[in-house]
Amino acid sequence: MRDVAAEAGVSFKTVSRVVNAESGVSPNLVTKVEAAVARLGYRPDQRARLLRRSTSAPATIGFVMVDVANIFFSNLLRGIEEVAMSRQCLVLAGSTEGVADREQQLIETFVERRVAGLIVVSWGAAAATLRSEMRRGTPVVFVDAEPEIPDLDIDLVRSDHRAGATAATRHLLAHGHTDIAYFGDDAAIFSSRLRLDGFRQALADAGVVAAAHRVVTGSHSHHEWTGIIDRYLAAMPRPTAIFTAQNFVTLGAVRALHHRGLRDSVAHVGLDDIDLADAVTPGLSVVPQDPRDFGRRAALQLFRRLDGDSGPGVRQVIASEVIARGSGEIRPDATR
Amino acid sequence: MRDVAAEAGVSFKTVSRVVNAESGVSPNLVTKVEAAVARLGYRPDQRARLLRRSTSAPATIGFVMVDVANIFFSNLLRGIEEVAMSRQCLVLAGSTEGVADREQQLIETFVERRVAGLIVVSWGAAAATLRSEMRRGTPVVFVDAEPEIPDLDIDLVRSDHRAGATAATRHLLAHGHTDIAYFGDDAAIFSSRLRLDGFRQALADAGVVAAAHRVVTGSHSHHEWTGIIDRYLAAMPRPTAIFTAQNFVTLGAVRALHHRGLRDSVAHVGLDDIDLADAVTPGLSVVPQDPRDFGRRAALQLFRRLDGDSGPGVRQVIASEVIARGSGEIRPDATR
DNA sequence: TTGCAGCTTGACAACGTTGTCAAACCGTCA
DNA sequence: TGACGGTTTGACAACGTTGTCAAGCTGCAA
Repeated sequence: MRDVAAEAGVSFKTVSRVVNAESGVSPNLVTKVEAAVARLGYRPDQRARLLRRSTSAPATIGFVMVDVANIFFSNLLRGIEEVAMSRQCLVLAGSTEGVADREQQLIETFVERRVAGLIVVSWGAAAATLRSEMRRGTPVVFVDAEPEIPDLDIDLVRSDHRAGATAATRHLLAHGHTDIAYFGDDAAIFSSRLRLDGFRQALADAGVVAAAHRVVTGSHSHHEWTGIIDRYLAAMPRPTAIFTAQNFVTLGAVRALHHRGLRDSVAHVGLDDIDLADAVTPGLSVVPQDPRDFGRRAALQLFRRLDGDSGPGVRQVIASEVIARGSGEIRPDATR
Repeated sequence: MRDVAAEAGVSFKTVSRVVNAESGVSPNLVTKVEAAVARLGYRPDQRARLLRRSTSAPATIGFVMVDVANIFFSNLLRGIEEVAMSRQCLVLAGSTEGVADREQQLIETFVERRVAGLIVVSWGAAAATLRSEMRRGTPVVFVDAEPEIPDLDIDLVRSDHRAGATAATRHLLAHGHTDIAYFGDDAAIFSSRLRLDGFRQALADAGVVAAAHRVVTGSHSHHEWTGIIDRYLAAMPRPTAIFTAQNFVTLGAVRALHHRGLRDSVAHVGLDDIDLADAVTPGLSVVPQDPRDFGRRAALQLFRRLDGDSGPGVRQVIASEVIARGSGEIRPDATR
């Protein structure tokens, strides 16, 4: 800026005025300064600008998720980006990989960058930091998982994990299954816990006992799940139906069933939709989620807070129904 | 910081020293300051810190891509993030959606935030800005697409689009096909242009004439592609094989072929792998790419530059071979 | 006691920008 | 001519931090 001022033969304050298109600068100087800016390829430093005027429009929001390579989270990010873009706001995003330290570290880093607000898929690791940061006035919107922060009125967007799992399980029960296996993410994770609860509840409501060995949980890549489920299916007696409670698990299960030639004989419903679900044979029945929409909702809520809304916390818990595409409608007596 | 200093009864410089764990502060004061920091929930403002010490470690890199909801780009981002994370560096990411203005705007915004470096999947819109920014010393690594910036020695990571398309087409030719349709992204896009070239070249080498109506290009979502290809396949005579040059197109084609009951009779090879490619029937033959690896390579190269490497530009053009899974090995005389 | 070295601490400038205010300039009117 | 109002311009402080340097303190040797 100093250089531009020297080049144009004016004070740097005048350059500031021209760059910000403020009124009250003679057209003569405006052209001179603009020429100098173009000649030197000068761009104002937003960091300094934001440092000075702390009261300005929000410039950056932070998004903490588990893994951007998972289509669920990348679509969440896309929804957030979409809204942020319309507000001239950038998104700093980071994957925690479910590692507590990493979650803590990411949130601290974002806070130190003075993001205007945070959207967080929290596994609970950074509850204390988040809590104190929220007290200091940084708006935080939680997505997918509900944090365990007592006494705090929070904004939240998530699907109704329990109802989704219940719907999927009831769907299988309604098609005559009583021996249903559950494969899902680690039960320490909020959403997984609720999904497992929903599964168990639906079975209990139907008077069916859930055998312990029919519940398999853990945090794995979808290739690892392929192997795990493949081996599981080798043991007899097989379950007549399976419910997969997360998209990586679902991918693994489809591949394992395919590999064993069981896609026509073992019923399968997944929670969260996947690409090609309607192009496999039979089509994969799922309880879908719309992560892009979740992202949009979360971002809109965040901006509402940034615009000054200080009403009570808004909890959006979104339910959805089974999409029947074939795999969930297989009967227990199908060729085995 | 001022508040912390007051709380601890020291000057704010001393607080700075404690926060940065500098030596030469009496243990007595260190504890006092740390207590004050904890009590007030103070976090240093990285923006101010970076403003002061411009010579410090890189803190943020920018990544400009087309659409984070596309699994190719989200995996690229994941690879970049992985390397950035190990260097304590954050990633600002933005989707251009292929809109020229948006690309220009994103790059300008990143520059104004003084990102340490840029990784760019450019459609060429921001060539001038990038060029001047590179002259000013910001390292830029190009991914997937080669920019048209003459006289500039660039760093680049991309797959060998032309060779990939050639390999796919030769694979189909080798299985007896001569009537092959091409579906791909808009030919204005660098990678698509090369892929179409590769397709045409392979046909020409085999002495096969590529009919104009067998080449369909455009920028569409994968649901749009489903409809387009579905309608295309309704018209007779059908091609005996199809080559899809991008992952959205491939998804659309698999669904369209499935819908028409043609997956067993029309051969199909896709460029870029997709989830479940091995769980559809028949398995989908593809020429894979490893975007996560591309992201890692690009980020590593960027950090090499940030570490001071000023050698000539490094061009990494990565080739890969057809993975045969069934769909690409269907013969033209298969039941039609 | 003095002098000096070494450690600890704080005052002040600087990073690149914007906000505030006063100075300089212009034209107009009495 | 002088006073006045309005416009344009620039000097300077401030944002929150770090770098520089000097001042103050302590302990030890002369």
